[in-house]
Amino acid sequence: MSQTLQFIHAECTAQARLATPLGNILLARTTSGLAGAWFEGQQHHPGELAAPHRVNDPLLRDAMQQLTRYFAGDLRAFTLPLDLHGTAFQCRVWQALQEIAAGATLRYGDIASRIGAPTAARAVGAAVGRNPLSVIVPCHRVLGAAGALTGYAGGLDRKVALLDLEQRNPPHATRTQAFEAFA
Amino acid sequence: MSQTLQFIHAECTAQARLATPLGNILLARTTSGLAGAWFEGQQHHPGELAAPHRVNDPLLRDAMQQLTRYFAGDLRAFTLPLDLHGTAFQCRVWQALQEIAAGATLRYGDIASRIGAPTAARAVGAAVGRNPLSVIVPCHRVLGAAGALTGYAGGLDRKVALLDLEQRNPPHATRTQAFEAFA
DNA sequence: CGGGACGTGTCCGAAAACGGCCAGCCCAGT
DNA sequence: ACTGGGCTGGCCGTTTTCGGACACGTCCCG
Repeated sequence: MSQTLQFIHAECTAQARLATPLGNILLARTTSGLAGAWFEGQQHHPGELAAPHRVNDPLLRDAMQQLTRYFAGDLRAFTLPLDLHGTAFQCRVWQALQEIAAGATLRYGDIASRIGAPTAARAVGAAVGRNPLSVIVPCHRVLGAAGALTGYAGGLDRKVALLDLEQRNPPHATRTQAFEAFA
Repeated sequence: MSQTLQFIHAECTAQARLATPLGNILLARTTSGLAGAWFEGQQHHPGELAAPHRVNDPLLRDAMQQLTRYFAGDLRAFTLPLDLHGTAFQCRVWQALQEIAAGATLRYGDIASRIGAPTAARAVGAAVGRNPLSVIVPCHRVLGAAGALTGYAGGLDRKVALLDLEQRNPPHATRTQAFEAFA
């Protein structure tokens, strides 16, 4: 079992499920923050968690509200306490991901340069793919050098939809525009 | 890192050190029971633990008292809540060990038969060697088929001394006899 | 303009190595 | 004849090691 998933299973104190236009999302928290957000059936999904379902947990409830607003086009940046666990390299990559604004994109090589390992673009790809917080840590904003989508743990369809949503919703977009993204 | 040691480092809530005639013993507990007892410098010692030293923890104090009485010849069977973690096979072996009375010995092959894997004597040897609870789970009461000592994580000297103590202390032995074992 | 080779960190499966064994032999010593 | 010691080969769970495979990009060479 990967280091991250082992941590998830051991340390999570509560979970919840949220319905979104792109499918259900499983949320998991630890005592320190939000630790996981996976689309149902995506790659590297942790499977069944032992932690109890708590829809009323303050943090989980907050996360669900922010996600709902995000999918509605009302929110462009998440403000949630996170609890990311991975190798040092993975953490640096995930950190870099959080600095990409909605609507913007970066190339795998760009991330590699930013974290000080300019030749490790391929390793960056692997780390991006292991991001435990889909949507919230915006791993979908990374493209290949030629602009190709190249991959997404939740399926390329969802990656397209997320980018589409962020493109069609400039800072002052209306709610109506947001829903068109899923037509 | 072995599964057992990983558990120890992650789950232990308190530790304590006890001086015995055979050297210092490090004790460690979790929320559910006693999880470790190692001679200083023995094989598979967990090294430095993060858990705080708590000499006054009820369980650790109880364990220390029982061990002291055992080394004094006053006690032949431990009554402590244990929290053993290992592979399924190891747990079966450690379980079988606890059913050997003080003063008695078994062969590795006997254990293998008792746990339903009569041809796995060698694997039993490996599992016995990983016993995390020296003295308390009596892995020292297992000998080779020909009666040879064959091995002990704490060193053969200690194995000899422990068996000697248990031999020289029949159920109604006096304290005086007990101390002779370490002459 | 293709088509390779390489660098890079992590994970995963397979394979090999490693023991706190034991029974079966053989060969000396009594 | 027995005993005791030493070797040999098979036994089995666990740990370690190793070789690919990847959500890439650059460079070099035809």
